[in-house]
Amino acid sequence: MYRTNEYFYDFMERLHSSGAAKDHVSLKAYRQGDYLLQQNSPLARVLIIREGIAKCIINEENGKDFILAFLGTGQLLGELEVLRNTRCLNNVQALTSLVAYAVSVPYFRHIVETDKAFNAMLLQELANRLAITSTRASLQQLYTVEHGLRNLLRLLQQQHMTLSKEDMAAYLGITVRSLNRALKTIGEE
Amino acid sequence: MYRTNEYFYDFMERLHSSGAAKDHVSLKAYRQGDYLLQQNSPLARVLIIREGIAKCIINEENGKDFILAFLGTGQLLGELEVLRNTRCLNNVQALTSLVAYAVSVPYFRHIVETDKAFNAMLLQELANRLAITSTRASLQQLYTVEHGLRNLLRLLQQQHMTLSKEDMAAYLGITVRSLNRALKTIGEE
DNA sequence: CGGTTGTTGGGACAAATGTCCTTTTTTGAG
DNA sequence: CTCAAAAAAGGACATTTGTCCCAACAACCG
Repeated sequence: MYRTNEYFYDFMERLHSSGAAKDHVSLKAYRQGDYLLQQNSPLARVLIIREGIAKCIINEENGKDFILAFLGTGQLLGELEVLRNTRCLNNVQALTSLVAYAVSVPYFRHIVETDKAFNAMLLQELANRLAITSTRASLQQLYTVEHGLRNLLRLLQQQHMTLSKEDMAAYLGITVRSLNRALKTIGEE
Repeated sequence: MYRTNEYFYDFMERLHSSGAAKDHVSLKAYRQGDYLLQQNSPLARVLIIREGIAKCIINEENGKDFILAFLGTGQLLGELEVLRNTRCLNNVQALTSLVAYAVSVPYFRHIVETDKAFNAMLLQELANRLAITSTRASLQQLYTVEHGLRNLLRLLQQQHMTLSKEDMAAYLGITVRSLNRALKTIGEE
């Protein structure tokens, strides 16, 4: 349900506690509901979550929201923007209170270019996200809401996680009304 | 509509014509409709399209298809599988007759690890695909079919491309019947 | 030419989903 | 504790989409 990455966490933990790049690495704290990134704004720094969970949301012009993913410890934020040299693709909001390492963009670039292991892990992480995003898009387009909801509920249970109805609906790309109907159908079995 | 990548094309063109890695690089030709990759099969080689267009399709267990993307000259196939060490995520089928460079997996890994420019371009390409896939998923979930169809038609026109009704429907994640209805509504304006 | 097959277009009905509201329940601030 | 605000549940109706067909038309092979 929410992704984590031990490697990036350990990497940042070491980098930060070693004090080797003080000017380029800092810690930031967020309260529940705070925005870590804002859609269409320029990226300030790359963030790596130390603890807490964040949600990536695309806000569409028709007022609807779509949740792309939930990110936990060790996950990167803003790496797409650095690689593509663009403004933020989506909002990222703290689902719980949250602490993240903040790395300056030039220093992040430097790590990617010089650290082989980090580079390899970044490639792998992007590949995984792409695979997940693609299969999820396909599933949600081609199966019923009920099917998608069952998946979601299973994932939430596995990770001892709960979401508001609104968030569940945004993850499934449906309205809360439809979510409620599907929940009822599933419950009545 | 269909993605291309000049850098990868030039890179392979040079590599192949130089004959520097004969054992690891070859050319393969496909007829329209041939499969370049088969979902769930182990990956034989990484492919880079020299000419022609391919479609990436996920085949779901309920018999429905979802088209993830169309790939043209210079696009990579199988790189996700190499990075993730998995079987093929999806089918890839030639939409036109097609010629591709085929690179052995170890040699592809070698390039990624040793060629800085190639590595950077791969990161960028993955980032772009992820951004495109994410925004498309959001659009298709949160807007009407008609809206998605208008986008698709515009893209097709821009690239002087045509698709069968079946392919259009699979791209939009809907049935052909619904596609026909939406086409009629748009036409009646 | 005739027949077969694949593609396209659409009718009729069923099922799924959205929209708009209202009511109930829960939560949190003062 | 009390009240206001937010979250959850669901009724009624409209709209969208899918399912199951069948008919028309084009493409192709013997």
